[in-house]
Amino acid sequence: MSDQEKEVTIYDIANKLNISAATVSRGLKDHPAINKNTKKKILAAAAEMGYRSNSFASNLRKKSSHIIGVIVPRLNSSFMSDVIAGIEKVVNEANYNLFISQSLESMKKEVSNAKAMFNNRVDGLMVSLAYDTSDIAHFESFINRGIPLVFFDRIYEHEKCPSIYINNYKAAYDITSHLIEQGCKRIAHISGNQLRNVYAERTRGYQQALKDNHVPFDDTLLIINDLSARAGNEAANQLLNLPVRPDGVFVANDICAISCMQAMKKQDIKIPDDIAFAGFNNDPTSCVIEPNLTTIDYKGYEMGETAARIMINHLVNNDDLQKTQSLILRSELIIRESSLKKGSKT
Amino acid sequence: MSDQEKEVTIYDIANKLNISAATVSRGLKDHPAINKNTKKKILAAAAEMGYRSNSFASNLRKKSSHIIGVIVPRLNSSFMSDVIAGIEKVVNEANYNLFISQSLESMKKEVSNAKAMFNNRVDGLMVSLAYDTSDIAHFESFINRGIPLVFFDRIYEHEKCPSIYINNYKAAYDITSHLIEQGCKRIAHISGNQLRNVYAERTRGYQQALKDNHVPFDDTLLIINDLSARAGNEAANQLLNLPVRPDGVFVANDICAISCMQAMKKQDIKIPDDIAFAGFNNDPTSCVIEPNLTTIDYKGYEMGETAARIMINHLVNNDDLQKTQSLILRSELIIRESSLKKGSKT
DNA sequence: CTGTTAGCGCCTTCAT
DNA sequence: ATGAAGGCGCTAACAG
Repeated sequence: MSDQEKEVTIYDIANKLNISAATVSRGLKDHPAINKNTKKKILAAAAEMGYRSNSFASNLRKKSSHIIGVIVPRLNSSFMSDVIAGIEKVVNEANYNLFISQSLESMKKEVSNAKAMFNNRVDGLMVSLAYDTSDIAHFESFINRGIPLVFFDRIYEHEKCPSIYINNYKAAYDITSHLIEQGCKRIAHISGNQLRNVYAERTRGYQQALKDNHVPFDDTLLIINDLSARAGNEAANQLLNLPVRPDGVFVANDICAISCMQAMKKQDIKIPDDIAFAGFNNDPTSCVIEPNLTTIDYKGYEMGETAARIMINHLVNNDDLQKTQSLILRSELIIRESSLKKGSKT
Repeated sequence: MSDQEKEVTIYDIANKLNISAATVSRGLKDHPAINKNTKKKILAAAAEMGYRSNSFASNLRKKSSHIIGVIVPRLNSSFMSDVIAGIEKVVNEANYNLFISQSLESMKKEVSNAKAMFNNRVDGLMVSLAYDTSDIAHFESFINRGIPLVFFDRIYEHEKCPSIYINNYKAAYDITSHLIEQGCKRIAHISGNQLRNVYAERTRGYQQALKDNHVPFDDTLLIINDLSARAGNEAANQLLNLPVRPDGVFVANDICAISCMQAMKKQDIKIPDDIAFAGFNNDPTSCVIEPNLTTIDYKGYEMGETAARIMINHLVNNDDLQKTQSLILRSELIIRESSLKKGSKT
């Protein structure tokens, strides 16, 4: 390691200017009781001497880190990286820093990540739950200590925690109703772990739409898997091997929907006429696949911004954090060719 | 903010156990000189009392943050989020933390991010350059202080900085040669800012392949834009309006290639027979578009892991960081239908 | 193997 | 408007 110049501290500045370190400390901030001129001199000297404040010392003293932690299932998904980008923007503008980690969809790793965040004394934590998280004991330590905890997308209902999400029930209800309007009479549904609100609510919306429209529900048409591309492929075979095939499929995520479509296309199924398709997320691939995929659009970037803003506002204003600050963001049904049956009147 | 129990410190543990704080400090680590039994007692007491180590105090004392900074152009790109995921994995396993920020392709923001990283005393910095970064003065402070700096993908050649990237020249050369083999005689090329190695090298590979195969180069066929989807759309029109249209296009990224293909398909251009296409990145969309896009695959996740590992190894072993540790990762030509002309013998 | 001591750099009363 | 002094919690000598 090369020999680096020693770090300059507020004492070095104080010495050079023949003033006290306390004054320098004040001068570096926007302290009210400080002479404008001395402040100017301090700033000049600091710049000249290459001073940089030591956040550890400052944090130690102030008992706050100016760090916000984020735990997401995966960083490399189109939706999640949008969310992260939104969070980063808001957090960065507020001069906070971001610790980011991924649970890789495993509760075990989520627990260990949470512990690391806790030990690193983040000022706040933003979480979207892993696939199989069954309880949130690992977040209790935050709640008990009054460290703000905000959930987004894959949320957990808790008195003390705001949640940012969309109305998954309604979105699923609408998209299923749309398939019914198109004439679908046997609609399959592929969803994920029902522990997660996002999937449970989508499944609930699907079922309610069937019921309200008097379309019979057949549980061979309900497939629960991990919504991966591989799972989509398998689901396609499963559905095609059914004694009576479905004439529509609503998949709880686009990635899985698209691999399912691709598998079916290989077997010469005509989409949408043999089987109509609908997905969820408005993934970039959804308007590349042919036919383009009907889906639900909701803005990850906006969700990230919103969640981060709630966190930052709380941190800055120091008000109590409550579930009542939860926000339901807008989502939108995007109708594309994959669900438009030829015979339909719509 | 709810009234939280006071933080317990090593002194509290020391008092309770009637030993010294130093011993507690040792017991909490894997200090060699520590009685197994006392260590066990310390750990037990710590757990019972709800102790958590104070990283600020520790960092202040040790003058190291255990934080690695990452600056990327965008977090929400398929490739970059793969890279980040790879970095996160390695860094997390090594018990380091990650500060992540995005330059949003702007040098100005990159400069300010770098400054924030510097002030936050990251132990190391990993960077992929913004679209328009013209010099790296903002990273000199790191180099001068011996803070390890590692570039990946969009790199900058520097004596002190390892770089992790692929052979963009060769990949572009190969993919262009492939188009020529398919019978293309007028091959257009869409690329990005030639300040960035990734684009300059791809363009160079393209040009050399033309030259080596005696295919004339025509500079109306070379388009430099920002490689966005919008730009791909515009480029399509530009190319179609040429007095003599190209019969092949090599685009320096898949996103742009695909929007370009979509625009051309709308104008009834037959791909690959009228115009063959090749992209770069093996983006998920590249095997959804029809015809599937010939492209260059290189693994973002692996690049992230590799770069992070070099950083971690350096931090742990404390050896000198040198450009000689640079690594060129493998990339692979993936041939798909978008470039397979019917008449060709291949 | 354990204890003593002395800071790391900053902020914040309290005093002037 | 500025200064003096103490301590945030931890670790690394040094001493035993």
